[in-house]
Amino acid sequence: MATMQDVARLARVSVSTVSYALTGARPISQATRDKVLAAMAELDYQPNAMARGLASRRSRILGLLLPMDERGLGATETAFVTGAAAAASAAGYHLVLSPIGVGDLDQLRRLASQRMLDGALLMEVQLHDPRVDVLRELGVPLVLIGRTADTTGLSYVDIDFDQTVRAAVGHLVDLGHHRIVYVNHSADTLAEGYGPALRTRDAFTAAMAGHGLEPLMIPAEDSAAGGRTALATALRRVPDLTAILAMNESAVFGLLGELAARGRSVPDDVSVVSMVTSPQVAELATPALTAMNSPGSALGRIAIETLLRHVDVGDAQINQQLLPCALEVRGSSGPPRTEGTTTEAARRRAATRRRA
Amino acid sequence: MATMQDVARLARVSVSTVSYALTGARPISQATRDKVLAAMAELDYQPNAMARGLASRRSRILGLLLPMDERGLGATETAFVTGAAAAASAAGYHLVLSPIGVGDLDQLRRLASQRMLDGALLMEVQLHDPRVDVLRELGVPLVLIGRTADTTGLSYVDIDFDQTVRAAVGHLVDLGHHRIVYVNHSADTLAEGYGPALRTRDAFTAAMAGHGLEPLMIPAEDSAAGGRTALATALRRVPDLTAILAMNESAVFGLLGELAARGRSVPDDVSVVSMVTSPQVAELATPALTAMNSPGSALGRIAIETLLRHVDVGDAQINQQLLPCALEVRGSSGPPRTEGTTTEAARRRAATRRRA
DNA sequence: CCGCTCAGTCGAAGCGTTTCGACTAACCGC
DNA sequence: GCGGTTAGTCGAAACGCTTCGACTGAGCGG
Repeated sequence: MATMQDVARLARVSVSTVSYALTGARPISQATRDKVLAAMAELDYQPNAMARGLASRRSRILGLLLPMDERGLGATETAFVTGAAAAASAAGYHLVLSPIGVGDLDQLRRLASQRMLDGALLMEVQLHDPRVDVLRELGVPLVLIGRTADTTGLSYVDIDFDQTVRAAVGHLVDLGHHRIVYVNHSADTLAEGYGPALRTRDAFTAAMAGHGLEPLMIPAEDSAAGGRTALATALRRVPDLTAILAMNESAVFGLLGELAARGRSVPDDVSVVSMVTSPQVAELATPALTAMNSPGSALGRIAIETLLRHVDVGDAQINQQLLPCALEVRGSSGPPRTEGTTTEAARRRAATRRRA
Repeated sequence: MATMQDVARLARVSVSTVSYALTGARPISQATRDKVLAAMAELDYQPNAMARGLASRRSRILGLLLPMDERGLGATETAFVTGAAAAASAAGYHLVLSPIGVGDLDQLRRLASQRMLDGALLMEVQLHDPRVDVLRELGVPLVLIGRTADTTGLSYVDIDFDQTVRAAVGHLVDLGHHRIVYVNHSADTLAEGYGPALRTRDAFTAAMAGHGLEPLMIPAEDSAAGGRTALATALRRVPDLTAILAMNESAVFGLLGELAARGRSVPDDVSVVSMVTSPQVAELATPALTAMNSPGSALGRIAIETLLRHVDVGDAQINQQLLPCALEVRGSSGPPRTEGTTTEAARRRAATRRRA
């Protein structure tokens, strides 16, 4: 394995010159640079990451802290991860994914205080997330994916739940629905202060109120069984419901199964719209789900770019950014059966809105 | 941030003594060790990972190379990852996940030749996997999850597809099924030489032959649509089929949807058994899928332990290990309708086998 | 009681970079 | 032609650890 010494010797320059040619920290004449680069190429030189990290106090490693529960990573998260990894790689950084949950604070502290991370991206952020405190205390730049309750001084990138819910409700209302139920994450998740669950709840209430409609939210466990139970509850509370908006990607399958079991057809009897869902998952269902496509990859790229700005200049400007999900109409939503004659009009209205 | 110097000064010993107390590379008296540990605790000392890596030529980082396609990570892979991460952490190593695919050989080469990885775990191994060559050439210890065609000199951990398929087919045969179709991954995937697809194909052929039955395999794209198409093909080729064994986790949902659409009930008309599936995913379906549970977490732990043995002693013994998936009977399998009177007997036979 | 071994400790030499201060020429405006 | 920049280069000192050789006593068989 060639070292900088070898390159310097071959190019007949000093070690520091090689370093400057590599990093551009000081000007180097074109002739010298060419010599150095040629020597590097000839020796197949790769800088030693550890030596570089020690001398520069920069590991060139960014951490992506993503708690991995038994549910696995959905296509949404995956898109985010690959988007972030690509952006990091383009900037000459490595992105390491660490399955560190909110519970493993010690492990996080160890990782960070070993100076292994130049910065961190936090996924599945909770409203009061202790990881934020740990990282701030240790002086590790960070960017949140999601938001804590108090975001002063913190950069974050998140989904614009408000706008996303409004668009979803708008779609259903345009189709002619009035009795719309929102199936959220579980009551426990809400109690824990999981941001997306709380924000969509509030956004749903506001959106329904905006149309003069009454909002009903039902929490559901993150599983097929939870979806089935939620549907039963929903039908009991609102027997004449014609549309369901679902936040819970896992529950939505149970929900569809239970609808089928009860002989209610989708979308003729009940329309279903799934929130923050990737096309891949939406296509798994029968019929394919009308869904709000999450901007996973863009989210990842923006998050990394923001983080790198913090890493490079300590006091970079705070960046707080929201991206909406785009409505994608598939087979699971349509005009309500009871609307009879207004169906055509509703369809036309929806199509118009969709193009907008 | 305290350094080893600070600790040495506070404990009134030399730096090397601190190092020995920390790593145990040389014997240290109990009294001295206590002094040193006390000093470390007082200063909240954490060794600098970069300095340590540079001096010892060991990064204490293991790479988990997992190509992330748009499908995301299933619960199976997630269990594997968390199992591996826990084992690595217990041994004082960091596990970094890198979404490096077979296409990013340059990136892999860079990562490895920067001496950033002490070893690597390769997921989604292909029969002729170029990543293996790159890592071997650079002298990075590696363990495969899956297998290449030629495994001489390579350690791997993999699912015992042979035994798994045999158990799945056995379950269906015990229930009384004779017309069993196997829905595999796509033709492209087979052509690419994706090991699990090829091995299950061969295992299926063998298992069916063992029961004197005729094997029919149908490839399916990894999507719901692929599953629907596959079902159509299957019914055309074997109109009287009573059971389906599915390798393709994505396709199985489309398959179920299409069965429902054609008015065939599961499991009364058609039994469905899903291979290498996590309980979480199996429960998503309606009815819940009888499946072969993948031993994800154990696989991860064993893989890391094997890898660490290679890292610690250069010429560690090759370890090639297969773990079977365990049959878990849920609602999607039962005796074939046509069997009439033998139903009870078949059910009893299946139950017996299940306990074994 | 002699020469050994061995546990326990120290000092110093790396590990392969970055970065700082210093030096040399060339070039500027005047 | 003179001080003052500036581009380009060098040597050496970090960076914070590990590891090697050497030293000191204590314990021990003969």
